[in-house]
Amino acid sequence: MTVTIKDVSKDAKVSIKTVSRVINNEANVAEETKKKVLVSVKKLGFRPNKSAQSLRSKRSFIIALLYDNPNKSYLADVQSGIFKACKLTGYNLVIQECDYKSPDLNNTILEFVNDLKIDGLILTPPLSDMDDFLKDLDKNKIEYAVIAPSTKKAESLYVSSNDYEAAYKLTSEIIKHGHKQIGFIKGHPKHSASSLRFNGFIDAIVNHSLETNDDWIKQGNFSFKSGFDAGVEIFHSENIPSAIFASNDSMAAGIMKSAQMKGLKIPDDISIAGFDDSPIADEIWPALTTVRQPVEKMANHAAKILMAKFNGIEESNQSKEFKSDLILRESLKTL
Amino acid sequence: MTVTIKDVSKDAKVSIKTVSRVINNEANVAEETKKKVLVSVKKLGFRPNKSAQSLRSKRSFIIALLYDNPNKSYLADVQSGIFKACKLTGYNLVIQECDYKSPDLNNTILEFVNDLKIDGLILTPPLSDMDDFLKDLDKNKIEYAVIAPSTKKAESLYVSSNDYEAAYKLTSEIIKHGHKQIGFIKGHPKHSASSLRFNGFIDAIVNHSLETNDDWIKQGNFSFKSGFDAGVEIFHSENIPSAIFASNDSMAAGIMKSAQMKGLKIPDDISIAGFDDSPIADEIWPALTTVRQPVEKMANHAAKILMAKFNGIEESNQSKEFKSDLILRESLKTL
DNA sequence: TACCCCATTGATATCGTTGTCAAAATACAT
DNA sequence: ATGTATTTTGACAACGATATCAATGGGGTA
Repeated sequence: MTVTIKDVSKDAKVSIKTVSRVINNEANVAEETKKKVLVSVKKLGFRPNKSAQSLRSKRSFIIALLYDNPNKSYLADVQSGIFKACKLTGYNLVIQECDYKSPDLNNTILEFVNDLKIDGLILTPPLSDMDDFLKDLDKNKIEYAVIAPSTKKAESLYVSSNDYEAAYKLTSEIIKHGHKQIGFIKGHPKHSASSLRFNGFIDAIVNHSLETNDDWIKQGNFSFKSGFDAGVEIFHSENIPSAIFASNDSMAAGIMKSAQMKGLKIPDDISIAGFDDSPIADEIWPALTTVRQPVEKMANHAAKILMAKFNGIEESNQSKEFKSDLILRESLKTL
Repeated sequence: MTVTIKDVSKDAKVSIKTVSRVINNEANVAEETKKKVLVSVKKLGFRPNKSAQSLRSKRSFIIALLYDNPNKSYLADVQSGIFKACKLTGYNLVIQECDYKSPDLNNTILEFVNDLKIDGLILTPPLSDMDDFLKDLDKNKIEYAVIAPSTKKAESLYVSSNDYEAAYKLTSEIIKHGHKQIGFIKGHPKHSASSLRFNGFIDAIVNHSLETNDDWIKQGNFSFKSGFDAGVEIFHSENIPSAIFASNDSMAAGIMKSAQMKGLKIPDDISIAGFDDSPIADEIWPALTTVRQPVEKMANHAAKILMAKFNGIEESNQSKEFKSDLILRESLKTL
């Protein structure tokens, strides 16, 4: 019924092991033998049985994406990037939603990896920063690549974006547009990006000799509602800033809504900027000035270097920082 | 190092096969023996090796989600629903993005299923309606459950929502609000939901003795841009409707943006309604009147009945139609 | 020519389960 | 008490690949 190595070996008149060597690209196979085998493989339509390979070699050709409830569009982009990398290498992707607050997160994941013989993991924030968890992975010799960690360890695989720099640039741009009174909505405290973006903001303010006002700096958690609530608080007072920089687009949308409900016109009465360039940024009116991170590309790279690593390929086996782009849209007005 | 069945069998003083029987919940194991084995399993922390199980039994305890570029938040909801079902049963989920237009879609998927010994598939639109593809799955005895198919076949597993009825209700509600001139933006022609929603709209119009105007009925494809373009066309003319019902929220947001850019006030100058209650519906201003489908629950149910089927459980092994809720928000005005 | 080295190949054990089939133990009927 | 049916159990093969290690053969060196 199904074609096995044995069938191929008979057809090619070589031993089973030699066929195995060829399909695994092992060294020391005569060029001619290799050709013969490949012809038979093609002719018979042989495809190795992954379960058998996995059982014997302890590799599954599966990588897993671990995430804890991120933004939906972010997740979709990450997935899509990983997926494209998998397609090239023939790997498969299994996804695992997990609870970063769970006390047995570590065990759950170790069991999961062990059960499926997962070859490697890709972690998204906030998992990227759970040192305790990462150490456990190291201890168990589980390969992984992290997306957007707060501390970039030289010995581990990661991809990151220049959040600090991008926030600094966007803030500078807001200032260039003539704004002197600028509010800021912070992101989820557990996400490394939050503090990076905030620091970029603050440093830009200071370097341009402006001042911040604590009433205009609110703690959010990246959700629409937290942005909305922050907006309600800010607009409740008499003294409102001329621009607000929210550390992601969902919160920026929240701010916009609260402003519009209050009767404020955007950008005439107040300018708004976000971060991420998520779909909503361009689908609301006025469209949001924001920062675009190449999320899909980052995830793609993470998957590539991860797979390169456990395939022993050193070339391009490099962690990398990606650059974000400023996207100027209608929500930012020149004063 | 790792605990195998053999270890358990020694510890429990039974044969290997008996242990296998216990962990697979097979019949005809004496109650006392079963207990003994379970004690040993627990004591030693035994976990069956999935690769070996899969190799021998041709089952992988993996199901796969197939999708082709759906809306990001839809995808996330579907995934999440499936995921919760998997957690209960110990199954794992692998995802597979595919191209429904590709000529070798069928082969790609068959190979994928065969390679990983995938136990079953869950299909989202527009794959749910590709009869040719489904027939190929049937022919190869691959189990699957479809989400929102256009034709509900009694012999296959599906979950659906009452799109027709919901569109009818929402249209009636718009009419009740005093609107007599109502536009409609159709969805992606390949998605079954598109025609159902359109039919619901038309029938409501007719049953309320109203008339449609072809200038106000535009073909879209569920994307923001297609909604935006449709809006631009409609608002370009002198004669505009008092309300527009877009068959999903992204397109509704597109309409809103085009209206607002034209200087039209929502809902004072024009009312807008969408469908799906995607995140954007509540994050724009004014918030969108729409229809909420229990997407996550639907996907959850699809996964459950799928797994129940190949586990031979007949109970609750039923396809099901889910009800959607009308969500009335600010974008709809009473005339 | 004799010897060694290294590239190439193959025979066989092995990974950890489940399937097959028959044996043993028990229950039931006569 | 005996025979039959049924439940319970186990020995061993099988799934389809890779790992180990030894065998083979050609080339180079002394």
